Amino acid sequence: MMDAVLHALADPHRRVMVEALCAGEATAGELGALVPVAQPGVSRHLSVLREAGLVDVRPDGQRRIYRLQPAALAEVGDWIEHRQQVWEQRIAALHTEVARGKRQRLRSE
Amino acid sequence: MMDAVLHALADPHRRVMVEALCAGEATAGELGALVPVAQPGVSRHLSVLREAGLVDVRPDGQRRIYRLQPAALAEVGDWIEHRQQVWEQRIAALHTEVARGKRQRLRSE
DNA sequence: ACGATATATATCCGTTAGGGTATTCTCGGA
DNA sequence: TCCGAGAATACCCTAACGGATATATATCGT
Repeated sequence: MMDAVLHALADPHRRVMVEALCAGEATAGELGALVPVAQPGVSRHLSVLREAGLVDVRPDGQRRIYRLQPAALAEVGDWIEHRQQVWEQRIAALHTEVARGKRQRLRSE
Repeated sequence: MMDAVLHALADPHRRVMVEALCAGEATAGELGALVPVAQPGVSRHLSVLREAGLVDVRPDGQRRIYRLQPAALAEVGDWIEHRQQVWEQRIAALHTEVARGKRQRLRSE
């Protein structure tokens, strides 16, 4: 699902909506008001967020109430965090390897 | 630059390359070997990563050595982390607001 | 100086994205 | 029961994407 989540977040308009949803639930109309896009466009943006698992919807009369699904955000956060850990470990390992005169290039594996 | 970074990471092939680069520098050829894409495609993927600020390049003879630019990753990580903080604060605030009988909807702002 | 190797650019192609307008569907209220 | 509002879907259009092949551009080894 990473692909879908990252793709969803890559669009600035959708990111605005996600940011708003971090502060609380909102209807499609409220979210659409935050962005210079016509209503059908907003609806499509929301369906992208839905399919990425970033939000879920609940009907409330004629409105749809959207709510953030923080697990999807966390998934990306964890991925990045893990990469950063690997990177840090590499930096640490680099010193010892250099001390041993080893090549630090991937190529050398 | 957020847009560019997220867009760059949204592609699985590019993500494979980024993951590899977390473990250390690599040449274009080495990175291309990790992915079922012809050489020109690899070159273009790398230029996307470059323009997103995720990597930088250093010539080494006829090869180009790519290196991760962890700041770009951190930028996204910080964004997500911040959203998660906002979300957590909302959860906390929710309790007190509910206790006061206030509406927790964005609409009510 | 020449051929081989490593990358990048140019060009073409099918697919996806994002936006707009028109339309449909579904409730709620009078 | 009919009207209006909120939201989704259907289409259409243009631009961007990702890949492939063919072609430059360096640079190394001989």
